[in-house]
Order: sequence, then C-alpha cells, then structure tokens
Amino acid sequence: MDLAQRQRFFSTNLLAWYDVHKRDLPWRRNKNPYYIWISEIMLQQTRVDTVIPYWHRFIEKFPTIEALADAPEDEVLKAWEGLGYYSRARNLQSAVREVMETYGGIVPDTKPEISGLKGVGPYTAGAILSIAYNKPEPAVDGNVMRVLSRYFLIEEDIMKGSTRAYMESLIYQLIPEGRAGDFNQALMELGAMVCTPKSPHCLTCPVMEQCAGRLEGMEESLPVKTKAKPPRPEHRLAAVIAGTGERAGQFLIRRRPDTGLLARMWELPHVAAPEPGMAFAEGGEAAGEALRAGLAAEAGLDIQPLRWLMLAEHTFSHIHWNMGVYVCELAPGPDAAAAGAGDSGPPPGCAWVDAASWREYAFPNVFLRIVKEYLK
DNA sequence: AACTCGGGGGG
DNA sequence: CCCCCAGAGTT
Repeated sequence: MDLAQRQRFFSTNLLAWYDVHKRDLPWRRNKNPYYIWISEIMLQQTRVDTVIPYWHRFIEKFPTIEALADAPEDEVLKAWEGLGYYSRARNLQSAVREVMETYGGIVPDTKPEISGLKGVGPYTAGAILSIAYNKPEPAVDGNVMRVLSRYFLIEEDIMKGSTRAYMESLIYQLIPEGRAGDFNQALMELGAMVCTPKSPHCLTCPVMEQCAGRLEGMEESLPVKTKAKPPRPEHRLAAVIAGTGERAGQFLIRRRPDTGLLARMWELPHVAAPEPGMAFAEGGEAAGEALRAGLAAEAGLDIQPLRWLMLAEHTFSHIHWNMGVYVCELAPGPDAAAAGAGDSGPPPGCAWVDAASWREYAFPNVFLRIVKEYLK
C-alpha cells in the first residue's frame, strides 16, 4: 500500500469512527460560530471536562457577541476565574468588540480576517473556519500532532514551528471533500480518547492497521518533544489585612497591574521574601518584619503582623510560588487613617471586602484558597 | 526560537 | 511527582 492509499485509509476510517463515537459536547449541538469560538478559546491548554461548566456559565451570562462586547471587563474576568491564562478572556473581549465594529457582529469566515482577531492564532483560526463554516483549513493542536506523528511516523520535534507547518500541509491533503469540520474534530477526538499520550489504546483504534508508529513499535515514544524548563521557585510573603473598628470583619484586597502575570486580577497584598527561608518561617520574627517593611515600601501600607496563617504553594507554567501568609492589621496611629482605617476609602487600587462581597471580585486560584482558609 | 502566560487531571 | 492539555502574544 503506497502513501496515497494510506492517507485515504486514514481519512476514511477516522471519519467513520468519529461518526459513531463522537462525544455529545455542548458546543457541538449547533454551528453557532460564537459558541464554537468561545469553546476553542477555553479549550486552549485546557481539558474538555474542565471547560464544559465554564462554557455553560459563560454562554448563559454572555449569550451573544453583542452581550460580550458590551459587558464590563470585570464581569468577563470573573466568569473566567479559575480557568487560567486570563489574557485569553481579555483578548476574547477585545476581539468580539472588533467583530462588532468591523464585521457587523458576524464572525468573519476568511483566514486573514479571523486570524487578525486578538487571541486567534493558527490553531483557533482553523478550528473556527472548519467547524463553524466547514472550510478546508487545518487545526493543528497537540492531539493532532501526536496522532499524525504516530500514524505517519514523523520524528521531528513537535515543539518546532517547521514541524507544525509540515503537519498543516499534510492536513490539507487529508481533509475529505466537504467534511473539514468533522475531520478536524475527529483527529482531536482520536487524540483525546484513543491515541493518548501514555499507553495509547491501539486495539480500539480505527487506523491501527496502517499506523507506521504502531507497526514499528514506536507508539509510546512518539511524538518527539523537547521538555520544558522546570518552573523557577519564588519565595513571597502575603498579608490578610483584617479591618478593625468600623471595618471589623473586612479585609483588604488589591488589583494587579494591567500587564504581566495575572493581569488585572485581584489578590492579597504580597512582597518578595528577602530570604527564601522566610516563606516557610511559620511566624518567625524576621519574616513578619520583612512583610511589614515590604508593604510599607512597596504599597504604602503600614501593617502589623498578628499570626501566621498558612504556607500557600502554587505552580504556574514557569514559576513556583512558596508564599508564607500572615494575618495582619493596619498599624494604629496617624498612618492608619491615611491607609483607610478611618473615614477615607481604601488605598488606591485596593478595596475592603467582607466574607460575602469578596466573591464579586476575580481572584487567581491561589488566593481563592488562602481567603477560604482565612474565613474558615 | 525562546519566553511568558494558569490550572488541573491522569498515570 | 511528572507530563500534558482543542495555544497565543511578545521579544
């Protein structure tokens, strides 16, 4: 069997398998380009089971492109809370506003137009064009690269851009006439359900007979992929600043900067620990003093640590936080009034919240955990 | 091409 | 623990 026959075998059998075994996912129930778009952004680096409840809540809250374009950004971030990669949410809203202004509220159906939208890269452009509009464009994600690298025994490093380009050129040859959306989804479905990263389920695979990786006994060693650098450790000290007097029962939160890590999310005030060990000190005198001095210098907050609360560890893709958390109060005296203990409001960029109202703000997961522990 | 950007689930 | 996930933007 030559290459052209193996390619036909692949497309035909994969599509037949998909027609029988495809999952009933909420965004597959119709071809609404907006629904598809939301699902594809959420699914970037995120598993289907995680996305499903977020997708339902998001569509309920922002049913149309217009509704999302008109929503306050804070509400969009809140709907994204816990999903991660928060720039996806901000880019998405920027993009739907562009669709309202430039394309009359209709998701464009050409590659250059849709690729110009914020947050829509080569994968997402191909996914929306093929799934919503059935255009014969490739949508190459990690699943697709794994399946193709095994079936066609491609040993190039899938982290390289040239490998992705080769996979896309291959897809153009493989898409069956008139079934681009189903074919792309079938590839990803196979990668997610059968051709999994570890111990692929070859015995139930619809294309196993002609899979070069399987025939060579290499299904477990493909795809070839350079491994990521381990996250660098960071040691930090955080403060739950409890209100006193009129502010009893409240605590202070602040908004993160407009750019960078966790941009525009809310958090508890925290500073870098001068010594790594201070993050683990569990109430050490030096750690408490470092937290006091750090918040005074960086945030103009004059606080007094009262007790150690917890060690909060959190791993991002590239950073590992070790954060020692202290319950604090604003220090008494004239500075306290300036910092918001008196009639004046909270410091700039900060807000006083209580056990109920804090849930209205969007927090990264690590701070959700800390606040829940504090309120327990 | 390398780095930044979250969080969770499976083995 | 490690790997990986329906990736994109920035430099």
